[in-house]
Amino acid sequence: MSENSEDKKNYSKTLNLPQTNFAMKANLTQREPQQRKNWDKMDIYKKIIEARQGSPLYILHDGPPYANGDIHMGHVINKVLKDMVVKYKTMSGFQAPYVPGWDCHGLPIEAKVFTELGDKAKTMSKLEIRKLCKQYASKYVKLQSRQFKDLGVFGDFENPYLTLKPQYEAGICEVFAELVAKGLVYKQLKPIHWCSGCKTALADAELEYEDITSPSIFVNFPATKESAAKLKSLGLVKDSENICFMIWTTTPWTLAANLAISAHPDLEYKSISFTQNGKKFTSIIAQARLEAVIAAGKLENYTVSEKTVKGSQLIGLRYQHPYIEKNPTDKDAWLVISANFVTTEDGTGLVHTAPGHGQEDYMAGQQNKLAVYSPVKDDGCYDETVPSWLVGKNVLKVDKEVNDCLRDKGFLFAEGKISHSYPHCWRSQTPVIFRATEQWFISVDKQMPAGKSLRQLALERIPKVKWIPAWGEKRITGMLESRPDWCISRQRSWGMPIPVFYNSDGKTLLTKESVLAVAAHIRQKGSDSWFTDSPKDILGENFKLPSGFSFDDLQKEENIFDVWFESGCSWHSVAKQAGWPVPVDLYLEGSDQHRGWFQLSLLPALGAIGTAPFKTVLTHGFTVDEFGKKQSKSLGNYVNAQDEVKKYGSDILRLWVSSVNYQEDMRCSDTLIARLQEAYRKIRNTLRYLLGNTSDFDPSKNNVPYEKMFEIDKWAVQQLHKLISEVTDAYESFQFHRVYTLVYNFCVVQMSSIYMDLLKDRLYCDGKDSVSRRSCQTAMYKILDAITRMLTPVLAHTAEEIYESMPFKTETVESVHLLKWPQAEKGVDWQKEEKKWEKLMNLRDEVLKELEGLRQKQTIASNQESSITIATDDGDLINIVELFGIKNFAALCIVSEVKLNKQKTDKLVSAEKSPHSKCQRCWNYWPSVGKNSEQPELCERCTEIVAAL
RNA sequence: GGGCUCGUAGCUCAGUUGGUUAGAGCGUGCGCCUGAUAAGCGCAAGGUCGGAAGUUCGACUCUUCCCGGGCCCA
Repeated sequence: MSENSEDKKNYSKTLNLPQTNFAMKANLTQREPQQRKNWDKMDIYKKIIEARQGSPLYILHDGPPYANGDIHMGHVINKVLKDMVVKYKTMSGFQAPYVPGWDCHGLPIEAKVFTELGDKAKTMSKLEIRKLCKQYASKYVKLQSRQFKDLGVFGDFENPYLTLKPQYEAGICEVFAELVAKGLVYKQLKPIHWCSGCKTALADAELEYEDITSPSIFVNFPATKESAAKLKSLGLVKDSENICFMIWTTTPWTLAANLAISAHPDLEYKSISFTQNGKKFTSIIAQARLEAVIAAGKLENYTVSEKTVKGSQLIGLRYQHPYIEKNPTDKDAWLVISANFVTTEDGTGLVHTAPGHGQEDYMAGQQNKLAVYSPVKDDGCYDETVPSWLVGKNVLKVDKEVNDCLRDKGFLFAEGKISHSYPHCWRSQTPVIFRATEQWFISVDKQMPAGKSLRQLALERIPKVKWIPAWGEKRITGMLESRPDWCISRQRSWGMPIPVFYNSDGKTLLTKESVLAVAAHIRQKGSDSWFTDSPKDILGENFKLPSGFSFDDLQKEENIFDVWFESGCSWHSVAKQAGWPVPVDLYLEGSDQHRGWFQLSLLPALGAIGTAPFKTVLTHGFTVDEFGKKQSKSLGNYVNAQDEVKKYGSDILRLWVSSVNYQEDMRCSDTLIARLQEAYRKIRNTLRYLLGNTSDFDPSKNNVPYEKMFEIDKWAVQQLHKLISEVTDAYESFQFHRVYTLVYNFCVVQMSSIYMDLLKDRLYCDGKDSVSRRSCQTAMYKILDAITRMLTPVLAHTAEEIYESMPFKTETVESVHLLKWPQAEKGVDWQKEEKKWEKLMNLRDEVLKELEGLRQKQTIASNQESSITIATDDGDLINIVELFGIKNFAALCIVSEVKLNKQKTDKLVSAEKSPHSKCQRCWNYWPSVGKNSEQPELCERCTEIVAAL
């Protein structure tokens, strides 16, 4: 050690260097769990709610995630965004309760339980299965609850809402009762995706498309004599022997349910005559399909009619089913009907139509008043209404028999194979069939007593809701315009039973009163009681049954609700029951929920109470990988949220969520999250510096009034006020990435690079209690205090740590989360001074550039070694600099001396090495250094201060 | 295939009713400091604003088409 460095040590003891116990190293993964323990101990959520007792309410109503699996990045984004909203609203003066919820019923859980049980499942009762499902759901509620809390999310995790709780289930019934009262609920036979392996209807989300090979057959349906004669009179056929309508299908098993042939009214049809197996045929097909049909039948000798007729001329013509003698339905059948969905892309232009086994077939059937004939049982086997040779056979295994039959009868014109994508059950991997079953629906087009349909009401209400981003309105409008009636029934065990009774005549008991009676029972005993208790117990013995019903002759509906109906009732089961005003302030979910929860909450609410359940709907996008591609486990570009939390800590993830524009796709990878660590460190160090330099500052004693502050300190306060105003705007409009950018840039530019750097001389070297030091400490304290508050919704843990480390507090509360939002002070007008500061800062930039030149030439090392000259005849600039003060400007640039030359030269700023000596205490090169013989190493200022110590 | 939506420097974001040489921070490179020190400061280099055509005196901004993502559906 040289003598010199010992001197330095001595002088450093005379300086006011920063002091703080706030560690530079964050150690988040260790520190955060401890903080969360403290929050738990003080019951922070309850404290916050109590502290805001009597304040206006702000309700963010949580959308329930599915109680299954670990949380992923999607959950992280969703919950952190919600938490930032709630924490901000709380600080800005609202009572903002947050009750987390979980979607607990439904097939995914039931399927998991079945898989775990294996064959044992078949021997178990519904109740036993339901019990296991409940255990499964509860396990994941607990797990996810823990994982959400680990993100620093505050909420009533002790009393979450679960769709399996009796009071929630009762709420579902209550909403349902209203919809029943409005006449919106009906039961109808409709074809839906059906898995014969799982014996249930499947939602679209439960389908996977796989390529399979199917038979491709062309079949002749013989026209009746009358129709043949009609065709002859139209000139399409020459004689009336063996006249057929030719259809094409890839599902021979559905022919048993054929009730019609569809033709497009505007297509051109011709007939083609040929001989097959010694028999002469004349088949009607679309002109556009002639070539394909000829190729399929490998025809060599044939004649095509000259005459062409429009499809509309074929409508009403009749045919005989190729292998069924008698119409199996009680309605009309076996005729040509008109349908616009018919195309000439494949087939014959005449479409085999089985209203019980296809969506379009069903629609066409309805328009023509055909029966919904679906002779297939839930196990995928034919029922007794089909020809005896098919009864009891699995429809997916009868292709050969059907084809053989058709061939024997001479109606199989051609057969082949086709490979196409076909829906499969996501779980059992078996091909799905379309099967008409009796399902419960909510009508979107039926007029309610007030004269409007749900669809009309929804389309009216949507523009009155605030959608963020605004295009959400367009999106949900489009979906509502085209959506069909809502199928709300499922043939499973794990869910809320649909509260309907039947008597032995098949009459349905479903009234508002009956449903409310069930609701009351369920509220007491839960939905399991539907399976254990008698109808009399459920309805209550005092329930007045309508005529024709008796308690001894009531059967309970076995179907359960679609889980979407359950979660769609949360505005009632949760918000209404908690006493919150509906519509609530905010729903905040991923943009996929325009189809899901938003829409399926809107419809029941409009039906039941005539209003939307929300005032504002905010949506976020999805995470993609660093190249913008979808994330998936199989692609290996999946970011595991648990790993990230363990690796970096929750505040880093929270900061990451805040930093990205959630309205678009969010690129996410370990590297991208890791980058936020660096931003975090910068913010942390900035706050640490502020803490360290205000450790001896008691705002109640040492505060310097704004008017008396140094100009540059006023600048800092003005900048802070600008920041408060912009950050508050950003929070108010939910633009968290603006909050991040604003605060971060403030730390980097205004604080670290400018203010905190230039302050060191006054802070370290001036007298501890001097006005110059207290002036800047006043500014620093205000900044520390306000930034801490503004960061609290984002850096929930770190803000707490900062608050704990502040030796003097303006508000002493148990947690930073109980503090109020920072307000702009009267008398601080940052806009007025902006122009002036801009000019000074630009001049400072010029100085720094000039100094960099000297540094490159190794003339100087630190800025303090230099003396600069500003030469200008710009009166405005001269005025600004002189008003600010030459010495202050020197301090701003951290140079030892500034000279002002009021004449223009070729250089605005020139710099040279200072001719003066360096003060060993403050490192400035000032003329006074060496003037004092007792302290020859020190400048005048430092001499005085050292003497006073 | 349809509806909605996104595409500005390596990254994250700004770009006001179309108006001079498109900005910031980070990162990178090159330096400096050693009294915020596993910190701090400075300077510099990075963009045919996804592509093409059009409207216009003038387009990152408006229109059309194309390319590439994402969500939802078929």
